[in-house]
Amino acid sequence: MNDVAAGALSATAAFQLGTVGAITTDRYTRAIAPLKPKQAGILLVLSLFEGMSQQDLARKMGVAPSLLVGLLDELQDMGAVRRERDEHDRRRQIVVLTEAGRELYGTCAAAAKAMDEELLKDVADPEAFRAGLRQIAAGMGLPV
Amino acid sequence: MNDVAAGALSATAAFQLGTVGAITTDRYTRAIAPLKPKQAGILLVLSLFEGMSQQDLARKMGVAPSLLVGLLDELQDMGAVRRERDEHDRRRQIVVLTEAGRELYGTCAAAAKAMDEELLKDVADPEAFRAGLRQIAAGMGLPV
DNA sequence: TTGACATCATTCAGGCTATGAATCATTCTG
DNA sequence: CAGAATGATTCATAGCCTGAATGATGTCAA
Repeated sequence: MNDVAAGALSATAAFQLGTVGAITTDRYTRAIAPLKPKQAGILLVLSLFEGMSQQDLARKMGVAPSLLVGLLDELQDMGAVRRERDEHDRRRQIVVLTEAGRELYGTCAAAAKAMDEELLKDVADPEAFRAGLRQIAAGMGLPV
Repeated sequence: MNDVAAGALSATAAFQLGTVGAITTDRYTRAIAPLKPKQAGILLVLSLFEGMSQQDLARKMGVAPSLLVGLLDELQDMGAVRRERDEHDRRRQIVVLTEAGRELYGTCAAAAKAMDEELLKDVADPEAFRAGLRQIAAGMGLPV
């Protein structure tokens, strides 16, 4: 490790974002267990747009609707989420955050926030880094 | 999307690094196809430490040795890599980058470098962001 | 109203990645 | 030399994700 000049690939932001992102997700996954990252994502989206159909949720998250079924089943078993049949269109399940779900989301957010300190401890200008990350995320159409 | 205040989770560096990293890896994967990201990682490590055993390679990359078998088989089929039986310890396979492999690695590095421009186009202070990312990567023990 | 078509949630089969245990060859150690 | 340790490989398995098929419901045009 630590050969500055030799590794042109390892010097790119693309490569570093990928690897750092993967490691961060690993740690984050452990921090929020037994919740899965995608489930935290569901809670996040629902906290922003209370009451979405599974289709809309899938679109917003960029995953196949079929993937949500199992994830929501588990969230429902945890009592974090409720599925309510839409009265105006009885094909749709409206997914709603429960009070417990809101708390669970708060726990995830707290865990992530706690990770930030450790994550940024080596960064000379954390605010500039945060800003850059936020701008990239915004450019990708993520909720910022 | 784009609700600044409501999403405490989506404002954390941990969450953003994870999602941005995943999206970046997706794009990067398409850019280097038919090579897989882990295979590019192999080429990177080999370009830094020419001639490693598969055990050492696995340790350096943080993956199970058994995973390398298939990845190396493919790289070998592409002519990017050679396995040479270690004469001093005939259990070990020394993995060596071929000339073609070195070129392939260059192609990956170029693709990643090309992505950087697009990636950082919205960032106000790209150099500060790069520096921060590099510092985080270094803190995680990655080759920087 | 009815029939054709679209849409929603769900199930199912399959692909890809990654791991750990088992195996075989080889090396090291007492 | 016998037994333990190590290296590469194969195999079975788990997790995540997708797309196709299914059944229920909704929409629209004739």
